Amino acid sequence: MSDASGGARIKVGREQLLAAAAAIFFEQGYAATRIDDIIERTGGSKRNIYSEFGNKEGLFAAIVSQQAGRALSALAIDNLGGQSLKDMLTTFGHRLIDIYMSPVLLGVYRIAITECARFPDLVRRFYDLGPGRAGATLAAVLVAAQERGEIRTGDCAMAGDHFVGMIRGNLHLQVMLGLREPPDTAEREALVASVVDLFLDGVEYRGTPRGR
Amino acid sequence: MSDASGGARIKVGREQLLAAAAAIFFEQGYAATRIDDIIERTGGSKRNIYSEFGNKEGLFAAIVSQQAGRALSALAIDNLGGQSLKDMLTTFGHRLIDIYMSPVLLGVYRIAITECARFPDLVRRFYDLGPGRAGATLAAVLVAAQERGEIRTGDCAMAGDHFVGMIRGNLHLQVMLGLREPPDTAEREALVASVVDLFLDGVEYRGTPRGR
DNA sequence: GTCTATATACAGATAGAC
DNA sequence: GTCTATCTGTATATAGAC
Repeated sequence: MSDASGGARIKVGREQLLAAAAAIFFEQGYAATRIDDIIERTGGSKRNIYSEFGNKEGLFAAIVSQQAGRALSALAIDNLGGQSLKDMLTTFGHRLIDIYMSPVLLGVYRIAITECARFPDLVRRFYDLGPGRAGATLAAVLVAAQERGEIRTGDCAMAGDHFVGMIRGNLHLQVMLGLREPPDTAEREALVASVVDLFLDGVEYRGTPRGR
Repeated sequence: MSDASGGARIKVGREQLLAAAAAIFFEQGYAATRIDDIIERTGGSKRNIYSEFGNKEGLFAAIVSQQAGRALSALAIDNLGGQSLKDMLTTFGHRLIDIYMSPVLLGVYRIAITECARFPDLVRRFYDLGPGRAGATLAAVLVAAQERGEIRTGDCAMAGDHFVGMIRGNLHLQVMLGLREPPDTAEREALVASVVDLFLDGVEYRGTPRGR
Protein backbone atom coordinates (compact mmCIF):
# COMPACT_ATOMS: atom_id res chain seq x y z
CA MET A 1 0.00 0.00 0.00
CA SER A 2 1.36 3.41 -0.97
CA ASP A 3 1.23 6.27 1.45
CA ALA A 4 -1.70 8.63 1.56
CA SER A 5 0.20 11.59 0.20
CA GLY A 6 -0.62 10.37 -3.25
CA GLY A 7 2.96 10.14 -4.31
CA ALA A 8 5.56 7.55 -3.60
CA ARG A 9 8.59 7.90 -1.38
CA ILE A 10 9.64 10.54 1.03
CA LYS A 11 12.46 12.84 0.07
CA VAL A 12 15.01 12.61 2.77
CA GLY A 13 18.07 14.12 4.26
CA ARG A 14 20.14 12.40 6.88
CA GLU A 15 17.79 13.35 9.68
CA GLN A 16 14.65 12.04 8.05
CA LEU A 17 16.41 8.90 6.98
CA LEU A 18 17.49 8.23 10.54
CA ALA A 19 14.01 8.86 11.86
CA ALA A 20 12.34 6.62 9.32
CA ALA A 21 14.90 3.88 9.73
CA ALA A 22 14.54 4.09 13.49
CA ALA A 23 10.82 3.50 13.25
CA ILE A 24 11.35 0.39 11.15
CA PHE A 25 14.15 -0.98 13.31
CA PHE A 26 12.22 -0.48 16.55
CA GLU A 27 9.08 -1.94 15.07
CA GLN A 28 10.49 -5.00 13.38
CA GLY A 29 13.71 -5.64 15.21
CA TYR A 30 17.26 -5.46 13.92
CA ALA A 31 17.58 -8.76 12.08
CA ALA A 32 14.12 -8.61 10.52
CA THR A 33 14.72 -5.15 9.12
CA ARG A 34 16.10 -5.26 5.61
CA ILE A 35 18.01 -2.44 4.06
CA ASP A 36 15.54 -2.61 1.22
CA ASP A 37 12.71 -1.98 3.68
CA ILE A 38 14.33 1.28 4.64
CA ILE A 39 14.98 2.27 1.05
CA GLU A 40 11.39 1.52 0.17
CA ARG A 41 10.11 3.70 2.97
CA THR A 42 12.49 6.61 2.66
CA GLY A 43 13.20 6.56 -1.04
CA GLY A 44 16.91 6.99 -0.59
CA SER A 45 19.40 4.89 -2.47
CA LYS A 46 21.28 1.93 -1.13
CA ARG A 47 24.61 3.39 -2.08
CA ASN A 48 23.76 6.49 -0.15
CA ILE A 49 23.19 4.54 3.03
CA TYR A 50 26.37 2.55 2.68
CA SER A 51 28.48 5.59 1.94
CA GLU A 52 26.96 7.44 4.89
CA PHE A 53 26.99 4.73 7.52
CA GLY A 54 29.31 2.04 6.21
CA ASN A 55 27.01 -0.88 6.84
CA LYS A 56 23.82 -1.97 8.53
CA GLU A 57 25.38 -2.01 11.95
CA GLY A 58 26.71 1.51 11.52
CA LEU A 59 23.29 2.75 10.52
CA PHE A 60 21.71 1.11 13.51
CA ALA A 61 24.33 2.43 15.90
CA ALA A 62 23.76 5.95 14.64
CA ILE A 63 20.06 5.54 15.19
CA VAL A 64 20.25 4.24 18.73
CA SER A 65 22.72 6.91 19.78
CA GLN A 66 20.22 9.48 18.64
CA GLN A 67 16.75 8.12 19.31
CA ALA A 68 17.19 6.07 22.46
CA GLY A 69 19.25 8.79 24.07
CA ARG A 70 16.48 11.22 23.33
CA ALA A 71 13.72 8.99 24.66
CA LEU A 72 15.64 8.30 27.84
CA SER A 73 16.63 11.88 28.47
CA ALA A 74 13.48 12.36 30.53
CA LEU A 75 15.03 10.10 33.14
CA ALA A 76 18.07 12.29 33.49
CA ILE A 77 16.11 15.30 34.64
CA ASP A 78 15.79 15.24 38.35
CA ASN A 79 13.68 18.30 38.93
CA LEU A 80 11.74 16.32 41.45
CA GLY A 81 12.42 18.45 44.48
CA GLY A 82 9.75 20.34 46.35
CA GLN A 83 7.42 17.38 46.54
CA SER A 84 6.71 14.87 49.21
CA LEU A 85 8.46 11.57 48.73
CA LYS A 86 5.16 9.97 47.81
CA ASP A 87 4.39 12.56 45.16
CA MET A 88 7.91 12.32 43.84
CA LEU A 89 7.73 8.55 43.52
CA THR A 90 4.37 8.83 41.82
CA THR A 91 5.66 11.37 39.34
CA PHE A 92 8.77 9.37 38.66
CA GLY A 93 6.77 6.15 38.38
CA HIS A 94 4.56 7.66 35.71
CA ARG A 95 7.56 8.94 33.85
CA LEU A 96 9.10 5.48 33.95
CA ILE A 97 6.06 3.52 32.85
CA ASP A 98 5.34 5.99 30.05
CA ILE A 99 8.86 5.61 28.74
CA TYR A 100 8.91 1.85 29.10
CA MET A 101 5.62 1.49 27.26
CA SER A 102 6.50 3.85 24.44
CA PRO A 103 6.93 2.17 21.05
CA VAL A 104 10.51 3.37 20.79
CA LEU A 105 11.55 1.97 24.14
CA LEU A 106 9.72 -1.30 23.64
CA GLY A 107 11.65 -1.69 20.42
CA VAL A 108 14.95 -0.65 21.96
CA TYR A 109 14.44 -2.96 24.90
CA ARG A 110 13.70 -5.91 22.66
CA ILE A 111 16.61 -5.21 20.38
CA ALA A 112 18.93 -4.71 23.32
CA ILE A 113 18.13 -8.20 24.55
CA THR A 114 18.16 -9.73 21.10
CA GLU A 115 21.34 -8.15 19.81
CA CYS A 116 23.37 -7.56 22.94
CA ALA A 117 26.17 -9.74 21.57
CA ARG A 118 26.37 -7.67 18.40
CA PHE A 119 26.18 -4.24 20.05
CA PRO A 120 27.73 -4.49 23.50
CA ASP A 121 28.60 -0.80 23.64
CA LEU A 122 25.14 0.33 22.64
CA VAL A 123 23.57 -2.02 25.14
CA ARG A 124 25.79 -0.65 27.86
CA ARG A 125 24.77 2.88 26.98
CA PHE A 126 21.12 1.92 26.89
CA TYR A 127 21.28 0.36 30.31
CA ASP A 128 23.25 3.18 31.88
CA LEU A 129 20.99 5.87 30.47
CA GLY A 130 17.79 3.93 31.08
CA PRO A 131 17.13 1.35 33.76
CA GLY A 132 20.44 1.93 35.51
CA ARG A 133 20.01 5.68 35.58
CA ALA A 134 16.47 5.36 36.84
CA GLY A 135 17.57 3.18 39.73
CA ALA A 136 20.48 5.47 40.54
CA THR A 137 18.34 8.60 40.43
CA LEU A 138 15.88 7.02 42.80
CA ALA A 139 18.67 5.86 45.04
CA ALA A 140 19.91 9.42 45.39
CA VAL A 141 16.45 10.65 46.27
CA LEU A 142 16.11 7.92 48.86
CA VAL A 143 19.44 8.75 50.43
CA ALA A 144 18.26 12.33 50.84
CA ALA A 145 14.99 11.18 52.37
CA GLN A 146 16.92 8.95 54.70
CA GLU A 147 19.05 11.84 55.86
CA ARG A 148 15.94 13.87 56.52
CA GLY A 149 14.62 11.00 58.59
CA GLU A 150 11.63 10.41 56.38
CA ILE A 151 12.35 6.75 55.85
CA ARG A 152 14.23 4.08 57.67
CA THR A 153 17.78 3.36 56.70
CA GLY A 154 18.50 0.62 54.22
CA ASP A 155 20.27 -0.10 50.98
CA CYS A 156 19.00 2.74 48.81
CA ALA A 157 20.66 1.46 45.65
CA MET A 158 18.82 -1.83 45.96
CA ALA A 159 15.58 -0.09 46.84
CA GLY A 160 15.84 2.07 43.75
CA ASP A 161 16.26 -1.01 41.60
CA HIS A 162 13.31 -2.63 43.35
CA PHE A 163 11.11 0.30 42.43
CA VAL A 164 12.18 0.14 38.80
CA GLY A 165 11.66 -3.62 38.83
CA MET A 166 8.12 -3.26 40.13
CA ILE A 167 7.26 -0.64 37.56
CA ARG A 168 8.32 -3.04 34.82
CA GLY A 169 7.14 -6.19 36.50
CA ASN A 170 5.09 -8.79 34.75
CA LEU A 171 3.15 -6.13 32.88
CA HIS A 172 6.13 -4.97 30.88
CA LEU A 173 7.12 -8.58 30.28
CA GLN A 174 3.68 -9.41 28.91
CA VAL A 175 3.83 -6.50 26.54
CA MET A 176 7.33 -7.45 25.46
CA LEU A 177 6.13 -10.98 24.75
CA GLY A 178 3.24 -9.74 22.66
CA LEU A 179 0.74 -11.25 25.10
CA ARG A 180 -1.13 -8.04 25.64
CA GLU A 181 -1.32 -4.42 24.58
CA PRO A 182 0.36 -1.64 26.53
CA PRO A 183 -1.80 -0.39 29.38
CA ASP A 184 -3.96 2.69 29.00
CA THR A 185 -3.74 5.70 31.27
CA ALA A 186 -6.08 4.31 33.91
CA GLU A 187 -4.17 1.08 34.21
CA ARG A 188 -0.88 2.90 34.41
CA GLU A 189 -2.16 5.06 37.21
CA ALA A 190 -3.39 2.02 39.10
CA LEU A 191 -0.03 0.34 38.64
CA VAL A 192 1.99 3.32 39.79
CA ALA A 193 -0.28 3.88 42.78
CA SER A 194 0.05 0.23 43.75
CA VAL A 195 3.83 0.27 43.38
CA VAL A 196 4.25 3.49 45.36
CA ASP A 197 1.95 2.12 48.02
CA LEU A 198 3.89 -1.09 48.41
CA PHE A 199 7.20 0.70 48.21
CA LEU A 200 6.32 3.08 51.01
CA ASP A 201 4.57 0.75 53.42
CA GLY A 202 4.95 -2.81 52.17
CA VAL A 203 2.12 -5.11 53.08
CA GLU A 204 2.33 -3.94 56.71
CA TYR A 205 3.29 -7.35 57.92
CA ARG A 206 2.40 -7.90 61.54
CA GLY A 207 4.17 -11.19 61.96
CA THR A 208 1.40 -12.99 63.73
CA PRO A 209 -2.34 -13.03 63.18
CA ARG A 210 -4.06 -10.29 65.05
CA GLY A 211 -7.42 -8.63 64.63
CA ARG A 212 -7.26 -5.03 63.62
CA MET B 1 37.79 -28.87 19.84
CA SER B 2 36.63 -32.45 20.25
CA ASP B 3 35.03 -33.58 23.43
CA ALA B 4 37.05 -35.03 26.24
CA SER B 5 35.74 -38.55 25.76
CA GLY B 6 38.41 -39.00 23.15
CA GLY B 7 35.94 -39.86 20.42
CA ALA B 8 33.85 -37.64 18.26
CA ARG B 9 30.10 -37.37 18.33
CA ILE B 10 27.59 -38.60 20.81
CA LYS B 11 25.38 -41.48 19.86
CA VAL B 12 21.88 -40.29 20.35
CA GLY B 13 18.30 -41.28 20.63
CA ARG B 14 15.48 -38.82 20.57
CA GLU B 15 15.94 -37.88 24.19
CA GLN B 16 19.62 -37.12 23.96
CA LEU B 17 19.12 -35.24 20.76
CA LEU B 18 16.52 -33.03 22.41
CA ALA B 19 18.74 -32.41 25.39
CA ALA B 20 21.77 -31.53 23.31
CA ALA B 21 19.78 -29.35 20.95
CA ALA B 22 18.18 -27.59 23.90
CA ALA B 23 21.56 -26.67 25.29
CA ILE B 24 22.59 -25.15 21.98
CA PHE B 25 19.33 -23.29 21.44
CA PHE B 26 19.28 -21.84 24.94
CA GLU B 27 22.91 -20.88 24.73
CA GLN B 28 23.01 -19.31 21.29
CA GLY B 29 19.42 -18.32 20.67
CA TYR B 30 17.02 -19.63 18.08
CA ALA B 31 18.14 -17.76 14.98
CA ALA B 32 21.85 -18.17 15.67
CA THR B 33 21.53 -21.90 16.11
CA ARG B 34 22.12 -23.77 12.87
CA ILE B 35 20.85 -27.22 12.20
CA ASP B 36 24.41 -28.13 11.34
CA ASP B 37 25.50 -27.04 14.81
CA ILE B 38 23.17 -29.57 16.33
CA ILE B 39 24.27 -32.32 13.94
CA GLU B 40 27.86 -31.58 14.75
CA ARG B 41 27.25 -31.84 18.47
CA THR B 42 24.94 -34.83 18.53
CA GLY B 43 26.21 -36.74 15.53
CA GLY B 44 22.75 -37.45 14.21
CA SER B 45 21.87 -36.96 10.60
CA LYS B 46 20.03 -34.06 9.11
CA ARG B 47 17.45 -36.28 7.51
CA ASN B 48 16.74 -37.83 10.88
CA ILE B 49 15.94 -34.47 12.41
CA TYR B 50 13.68 -33.41 9.59
CA SER B 51 11.80 -36.70 9.53
CA GLU B 52 11.36 -36.57 13.30
CA PHE B 53 10.42 -32.93 13.79
CA GLY B 54 9.47 -31.64 10.36
CA ASN B 55 11.57 -28.50 10.48
CA LYS B 56 13.60 -26.25 12.73
CA GLU B 57 10.56 -24.73 14.35
CA GLY B 58 9.14 -28.15 15.15
CA LEU B 59 12.37 -29.20 16.78
CA PHE B 60 12.48 -26.09 18.86
CA ALA B 61 8.85 -26.38 19.91
CA ALA B 62 9.44 -29.94 21.07
CA ILE B 63 12.40 -28.78 23.09
CA VAL B 64 10.66 -25.95 24.84
CA SER B 65 7.64 -28.06 25.70
CA GLN B 66 9.97 -30.46 27.41
CA GLN B 67 12.81 -28.45 28.92
CA ALA B 68 11.17 -25.19 29.91
CA GLY B 69 8.22 -27.00 31.41
CA ARG B 70 10.62 -29.04 33.48
CA ALA B 71 12.64 -26.06 34.65
CA LEU B 72 9.53 -24.15 35.62
CA SER B 73 7.86 -27.02 37.39
CA ALA B 74 9.48 -25.95 40.65
CA LEU B 75 7.18 -22.93 40.60
CA ALA B 76 4.09 -25.06 40.50
CA ILE B 77 4.80 -26.76 43.78
CA ASP B 78 3.24 -24.80 46.56
CA ASN B 79 4.35 -26.80 49.55
CA LEU B 80 5.02 -23.56 51.29
CA GLY B 81 2.63 -23.96 54.18
CA GLY B 82 3.70 -24.20 57.79
CA GLN B 83 6.04 -21.25 57.56
CA SER B 84 5.68 -17.64 58.50
CA LEU B 85 4.89 -15.33 55.63
CA LYS B 86 8.40 -13.95 55.80
CA ASP B 87 9.99 -17.38 55.61
CA MET B 88 7.65 -18.37 52.82
CA LEU B 89 8.51 -15.29 50.79
CA THR B 90 12.18 -15.90 51.37
CA THR B 91 11.94 -19.50 50.25
CA PHE B 92 9.90 -18.61 47.23
CA GLY B 93 12.21 -15.72 46.39
CA HIS B 94 15.21 -18.01 46.36
CA ARG B 95 13.39 -20.49 44.20
CA LEU B 96 12.51 -17.70 41.79
CA ILE B 97 15.95 -16.17 41.51
CA ASP B 98 17.59 -19.57 41.13
CA ILE B 99 15.28 -20.42 38.26
CA TYR B 100 15.60 -17.03 36.59
CA MET B 101 19.37 -17.17 36.74
CA SER B 102 19.68 -20.74 35.50
CA PRO B 103 21.22 -21.06 32.02
CA VAL B 104 18.10 -22.75 30.69
CA LEU B 105 15.76 -20.03 31.86
CA LEU B 106 18.06 -17.22 30.75
CA GLY B 107 18.03 -18.79 27.32
CA VAL B 108 14.30 -19.38 27.31
CA TYR B 109 13.62 -15.86 28.49
CA ARG B 110 15.79 -14.36 25.78
CA ILE B 111 14.32 -16.53 23.08
CA ALA B 112 10.79 -15.81 24.26
CA ILE B 113 11.38 -12.10 23.78
CA THR B 114 13.29 -12.52 20.55
CA GLU B 115 10.99 -15.00 18.84
CA CYS B 116 7.61 -14.22 20.35
CA ALA B 117 6.19 -13.46 16.90
CA ARG B 118 7.30 -16.85 15.61
CA PHE B 119 6.15 -18.92 18.58
CA PRO B 120 3.14 -17.20 20.12
CA ASP B 121 1.79 -20.41 21.66
CA LEU B 122 5.10 -21.37 23.22
CA VAL B 123 5.53 -17.88 24.58
CA ARG B 124 2.09 -18.00 26.12
CA ARG B 125 2.90 -21.30 27.77
CA PHE B 126 6.21 -19.99 29.04
CA TYR B 127 4.61 -16.96 30.60
CA ASP B 128 1.73 -18.86 32.14
CA LEU B 129 3.98 -21.54 33.61
CA GLY B 130 6.71 -19.13 34.65
CA PRO B 131 6.31 -15.47 35.59
CA GLY B 132 2.52 -15.58 35.49
CA ARG B 133 2.31 -18.67 37.64
CA ALA B 134 4.78 -17.24 40.12
CA GLY B 135 2.72 -14.09 40.53
CA ALA B 136 -0.50 -16.06 40.83
CA THR B 137 0.94 -18.47 43.38
CA LEU B 138 2.12 -15.57 45.49
CA ALA B 139 -1.23 -13.86 45.13
CA ALA B 140 -2.98 -16.90 46.54
CA VAL B 141 -0.60 -16.98 49.49
CA LEU B 142 -1.19 -13.30 50.11
CA VAL B 143 -4.94 -13.70 50.02
CA ALA B 144 -4.66 -16.36 52.69
CA ALA B 145 -2.42 -14.13 54.80
CA GLN B 146 -4.92 -11.33 54.37
CA GLU B 147 -7.73 -13.53 55.63
CA ARG B 148 -5.67 -14.47 58.63
CA GLY B 149 -5.15 -10.78 59.31
CA GLU B 150 -1.41 -10.95 58.89
CA ILE B 151 -1.25 -8.20 56.33
CA ARG B 152 -3.40 -5.31 55.35
CA THR B 153 -5.86 -5.71 52.54
CA GLY B 154 -4.86 -4.73 49.05
CA ASP B 155 -4.66 -6.02 45.52
CA CYS B 156 -2.91 -9.35 46.04
CA ALA B 157 -2.59 -10.10 42.33
CA MET B 158 -0.69 -6.87 41.81
CA ALA B 159 1.39 -7.42 44.91
CA GLY B 160 2.38 -10.85 43.66
CA ASP B 161 3.53 -9.38 40.39
CA HIS B 162 5.44 -6.70 42.27
CA PHE B 163 7.34 -9.34 44.17
CA VAL B 164 8.24 -11.17 41.00
CA GLY B 165 9.21 -7.88 39.38
CA MET B 166 11.55 -7.02 42.22
CA ILE B 167 13.18 -10.43 42.14
CA ARG B 168 13.98 -9.92 38.47
CA GLY B 169 14.59 -6.21 38.66
CA ASN B 170 17.62 -4.57 37.14
CA LEU B 171 19.82 -7.50 38.11
CA HIS B 172 18.08 -9.93 35.79
CA LEU B 173 18.06 -7.31 33.07
CA GLN B 174 21.79 -6.78 33.39
CA VAL B 175 22.44 -10.48 33.09
CA MET B 176 20.09 -10.72 30.11
CA LEU B 177 21.98 -7.90 28.42
CA GLY B 178 25.31 -9.58 29.01
CA LEU B 179 26.46 -6.71 31.20
CA ARG B 180 27.34 -8.90 34.12
CA GLU B 181 27.51 -12.49 35.32
CA PRO B 182 24.69 -14.12 37.24
CA PRO B 183 24.96 -13.42 40.98
CA ASP B 184 26.56 -15.92 43.33
CA THR B 185 24.80 -17.38 46.33
CA ALA B 186 25.70 -14.53 48.66
CA GLU B 187 24.40 -11.91 46.30
CA ARG B 188 21.21 -13.84 45.74
CA GLU B 189 20.60 -14.07 49.43
CA ALA B 190 21.17 -10.35 49.85
CA LEU B 191 18.77 -9.63 47.02
CA VAL B 192 16.02 -11.89 48.34
CA ALA B 193 16.40 -10.53 51.85
CA SER B 194 16.18 -6.98 50.54
CA VAL B 195 13.13 -7.76 48.43
CA VAL B 196 11.31 -9.55 51.25
CA ASP B 197 12.18 -6.71 53.57
CA LEU B 198 10.79 -4.06 51.29
CA PHE B 199 7.80 -6.18 50.41
CA LEU B 200 6.81 -6.63 54.02
CA ASP B 201 7.47 -3.18 55.41
CA GLY B 202 8.28 -0.84 52.56
CA VAL B 203 10.60 2.00 53.44
CA GLU B 204 8.45 2.84 56.48
CA TYR B 205 7.57 6.20 55.15
CA ARG B 206 6.62 8.65 57.85
CA GLY B 207 5.39 11.44 55.63
CA THR B 208 7.22 14.26 57.33
CA PRO B 209 10.73 14.56 58.72
CA ARG B 210 10.97 13.45 62.28
CA GLY B 211 13.83 12.33 64.43
CA ARG B 212 13.68 8.73 65.44
C1' DG C 1 22.20 10.93 -6.09
C1' DT C 2 19.02 7.23 -7.88
C1' DC C 3 17.63 2.71 -10.03
C1' DT C 4 18.71 -1.91 -11.46
C1' DA C 5 21.45 -5.84 -11.52
C1' DT C 6 24.54 -8.83 -9.33
C1' DA C 7 28.30 -10.86 -6.45
C1' DT C 8 28.59 -13.19 -2.20
C1' DA C 9 27.44 -15.62 1.86
C1' DC C 10 24.67 -18.11 4.66
C1' DA C 11 21.32 -21.44 6.22
C1' DG C 12 17.16 -24.23 5.87
C1' DA C 13 15.57 -28.04 3.51
C1' DT C 14 15.98 -31.94 0.12
C1' DA C 15 17.92 -35.84 -2.40
C1' DG C 16 21.29 -39.37 -3.65
C1' DA C 17 24.84 -42.89 -2.38
C1' DC C 18 25.79 -46.30 0.90
C1' DG D 1 20.31 -44.20 9.78
C1' DT D 2 24.44 -41.61 8.20
C1' DC D 3 27.34 -38.66 5.10
C1' DT D 4 27.80 -35.63 1.25
C1' DA D 5 26.19 -32.71 -2.15
C1' DT D 6 22.87 -29.59 -3.68
C1' DC D 7 18.75 -26.76 -4.36
C1' DT D 8 16.66 -22.71 -2.93
C1' DG D 9 15.55 -18.41 -0.85
C1' DT D 10 17.08 -14.48 1.41
C1' DA D 11 19.75 -10.45 2.58
C1' DT D 12 24.04 -7.77 2.86
C1' DA D 13 26.89 -5.39 0.11
C1' DT D 14 28.83 -3.89 -4.38
C1' DA D 15 28.98 -2.27 -9.14
C1' DG D 16 27.22 -0.41 -13.42
C1' DA D 17 24.11 2.71 -16.12
C1' DC D 18 22.19 7.17 -16.16
